[in-house]
Amino acid sequence: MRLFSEKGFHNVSMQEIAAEAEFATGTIYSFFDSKEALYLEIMNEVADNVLSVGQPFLDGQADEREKLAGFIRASVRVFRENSAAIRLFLRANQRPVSQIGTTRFSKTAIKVHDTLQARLRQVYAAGVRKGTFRAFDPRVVALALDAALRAIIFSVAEDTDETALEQKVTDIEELFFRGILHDPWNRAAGSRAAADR
Amino acid sequence: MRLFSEKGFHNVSMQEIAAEAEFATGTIYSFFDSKEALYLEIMNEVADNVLSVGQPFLDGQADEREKLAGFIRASVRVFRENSAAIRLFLRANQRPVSQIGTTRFSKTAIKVHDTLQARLRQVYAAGVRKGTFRAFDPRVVALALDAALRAIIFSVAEDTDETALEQKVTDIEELFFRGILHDPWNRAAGSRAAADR
DNA sequence: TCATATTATGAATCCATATTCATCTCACGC
DNA sequence: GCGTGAGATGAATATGGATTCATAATATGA
Repeated sequence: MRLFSEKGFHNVSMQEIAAEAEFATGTIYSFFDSKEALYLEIMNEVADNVLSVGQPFLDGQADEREKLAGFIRASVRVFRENSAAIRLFLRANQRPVSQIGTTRFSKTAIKVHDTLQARLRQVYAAGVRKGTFRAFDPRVVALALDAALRAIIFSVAEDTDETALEQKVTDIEELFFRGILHDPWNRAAGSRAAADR
Repeated sequence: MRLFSEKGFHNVSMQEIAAEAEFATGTIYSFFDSKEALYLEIMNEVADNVLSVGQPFLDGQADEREKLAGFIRASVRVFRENSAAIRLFLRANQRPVSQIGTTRFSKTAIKVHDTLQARLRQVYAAGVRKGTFRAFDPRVVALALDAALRAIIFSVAEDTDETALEQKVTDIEELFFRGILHDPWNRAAGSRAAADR
């Protein structure tokens, strides 16, 4: 997982994986049928994790605004729990659809991405119907939120300074809610004033 | 350029490139020293294009809000002018720093990315000082805007329906300005009311 | 038109690395 | 202590694809 996330599928050799795992090259093949199978198994596990952490926040019975705020905070938690895995997952999923067939993607990983995007759109659309959110294209809102969170998480993952993550995600949250809420000043989530920095 | 952008560096063979270009394999080597050199030359050219279109908007003497709005609109124009090239450039640059040394990146492409990010931060920070924008972390704002634009451009590039791009980017623009402007209702850019959709 | 120089060709070479498998190790039961 | 087999080993093999280069095609100009 770590090797793939650092170097990418084609730049990691089975010899390298074997050495790192302290097994002989051949031994790896008693666990996995091929390099591809090994990679997909990692992808699937990571994808399942991401879904299991993120989805509950979107599915609960809280109001839409709380759901989105919960999802944003969940992204941070998932990242902290396993940054190498998430880095791998996010990188691989940066271009899911168009790369199908050209790069390696697990069905599970694609499904997870699509599922979360769909839920985000639904939650947002529900909020629009109830008059909580302004009416933008839900696809745009879901994509933009996801992309912005990724970018921030990545930038932090690159730095050594991971403590900055919470602050940055809070900024994203506030920026985002200001953008979509009808009444940004009545906020329970992402509240702390920003002008003091 | 098209092959690389669709399949990625390692999944394109020189034989394939030669066939597509209607040259013999060996002939390619009279133009470029290696596959790597060929790739880097493409990257550099694309990077230069991106910079030459995007930077003027950030450098002019307009106010900060106009600059950012201009940059957002420029992204669309750059994309329309050469969607294959931009797709390649954006994909390769999605993770510049951490992949240095592990994947192929041209110095130019990295510099272009950094330059634009730096200018975005400067413009935004200037707007904050003048009281036009709310005070978030400029790095977060620059990254989020860039990431959101990319995500939308990509999603449109994947669909066949490219006509939707303007509308979606307008949504991003409005979402973004609502997020950062102190007074979102006094807007000259990204104005059209959103509630009518 | 012909000799020569220039350029293009693509089969052959070479190399990196995924995969295999003959061999080795060693835990276990006797 | 010894025979046995499941599991581990890593050198050898197979494969894909980058690169080379002897040959063919084409252009030049006398």
